[in-house]
This record gives sequence, C-alpha cells and structure tokens, in this order.
Amino acid sequence: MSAHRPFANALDMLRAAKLRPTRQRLALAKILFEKGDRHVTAEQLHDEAAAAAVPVSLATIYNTLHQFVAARLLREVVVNPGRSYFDTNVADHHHFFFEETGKLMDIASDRIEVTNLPQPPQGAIRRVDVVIRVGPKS
Amino acid sequence: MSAHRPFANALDMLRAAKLRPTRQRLALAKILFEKGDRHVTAEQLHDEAAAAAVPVSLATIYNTLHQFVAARLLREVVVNPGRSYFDTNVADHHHFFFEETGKLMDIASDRIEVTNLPQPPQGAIRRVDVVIRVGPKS
DNA sequence: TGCTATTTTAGAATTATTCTAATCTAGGCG
DNA sequence: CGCCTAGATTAGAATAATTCTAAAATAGCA
Repeated sequence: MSAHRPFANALDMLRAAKLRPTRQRLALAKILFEKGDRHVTAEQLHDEAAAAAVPVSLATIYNTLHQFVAARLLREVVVNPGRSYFDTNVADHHHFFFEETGKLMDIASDRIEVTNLPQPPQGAIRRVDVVIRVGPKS
Repeated sequence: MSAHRPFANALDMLRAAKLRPTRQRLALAKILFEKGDRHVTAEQLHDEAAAAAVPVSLATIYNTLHQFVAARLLREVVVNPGRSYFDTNVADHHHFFFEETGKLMDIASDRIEVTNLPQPPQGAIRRVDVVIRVGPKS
C-alpha cells in the first residue's frame, strides 16, 4: 500500500504532468512507480526497461528522469560522487546511505527532528536533506 | 582565527598524518589550510596551485585530496552530481548549498539540532549530513 | 490521412575522475 | 656526502556518468 502515490496509473500521472504519454514514458513510469518506493540510477532503469522488453535509449532515460524530476514525480538524491539516484518518494523525508552496498533507505520525516533551522543569508530554503551515512559495524 | 586547526603548519600536519612532506603536498596543504575554512573542488585547487607557481598535476591533486580525506584533514562533501567539494572544516557541522552559485557555506553543528536519530537496521552511523538547499527568493 | 511539434535515438562530445607505467625524489644508510 | 629504494609525481590514456547533436520517428490534432 503506497498511500503517497496520488495517481492511479502512469497515464494519469503523465497527463497531470503535461508530458505527452509516449510509449517510452509510459513504460518507464510503470517500471518506476508500480513497485512502491525505490531509488534507481539511470543505468538500473535502463537495464530494467531492457529486461521488460521495452528498449529505450540511455538518452531517453536521462531525458525522462529529468522531466520527471522537474514535474516533481521524482526527486534526485546525490550522496555519492559521480552517480545520481532518483527517488520515487517525493514526500518530505530523509535517507540512510549504506556505504558498503551503495543502497539508500527512506526515513520518514517524522522519524527525525531537525529543529532550529537557521535562515540562509539570502534566497529561500528549497529543501533540507538529512543523510545518515552508515558504515560497517566496526 | 581558526580555533579548530590543530596544527601550526603544513609540515606538522603532514607528519601527524604520516604523509611524506613532499613539495607538492606541502604546497597544497598551505593553499588549503592557510585561509580558514574553505570548500574547494579539485579543479579549483589545481588552478590555485598553478597561480601560486606550484605546478602540480591533476593526478596529484586527486591523490592528495583523497589522502587528506583518509587522514581526516579534509572532508568530502557531495551535493551536486558529478563534482566533489573538499571541506577544510573537519569539525562536526552542516551546510547551506546555494543552487544558483554552486557555493557551500558552513553551519556550525550547534546551530541545528537533529534529534531523534533512528538507528540503522545494520552497521554503524558514520556521519550525519544536513544540507539546506537554497534557491532564488521567488 | 496529413502535418507539425514533440520525442526518441545513435553516436559523438563533454566532464570529472581514475588508472598506468615511467620518471622523480625524500630521506635513511654507508 | 652521494647512493639507493620505497614512495610520490606525472603525462597521458582510460573510464564512467552524463549531455549534446542532428536526424528519424511518432503523437495527436485538423
């Protein structure tokens, strides 16, 4: 049960985002959003699309991921140099990052409290990201 | 006044880190640590070294930055895909990230309170990074 | 069905970083 | 003090992720 996914299906989702529902975008949206919260890299998504017999070029994967981020269907998470993760959970939340495996895990925003937020000297706060980096036991 | 820099000079710093004080490492340490807290990229440091008439190859810049990180003289900060920042402030603290300029600004750890930290399902917490992303006013 | 703006694509280009193998040097030793 | 060697530096090639380009495909309205 993903109470946070506001769209019944990929088609509605794309329509709401004003993105033309092409074969590729529909397929990628399905792969991304039909399995609950996920953190995928471009490469992973490319492989999954291929596995699902939906050949999509890597260029389109990147185009689509960025369009989805702009439409707030996805959120980009940067924890590791040289590789972006795309998070299907766009609700306010934070992350564990497991250094050994390179995996991310969501932390619901009410599980952490960030208080006393200082105001920036200029501009407006866009987002507050908390990343808890986890390494091996000892 | 940088009350947090525990070494009088670059030489002592390298000795304490068990890194042979070569011409390049001494020069880079000076550039990095003699100007208070900084956030530099490899490219920036390379340029500054060149400007200081200390020609250092980019390979050495990267080697040195990573050795300094391993020795806890520097901390690597990842906020932007495809580019690492190296922070001369290794005390526990957090960051503003200004999306327009790509600049980082330290936030002392006592200016933010992160409470209620959940325990990871496995492994040990290495570090908690809070990044406040700041965009243009409107 | 035809038309046009949008999308997709292959492949080249770009960017940051790492690797490799050859050369250099710090610093201990005789 | 000069020699020797492990460790350091280097140029340049290699890699990896991502972006760009310009041409071919397609969605969807008229």
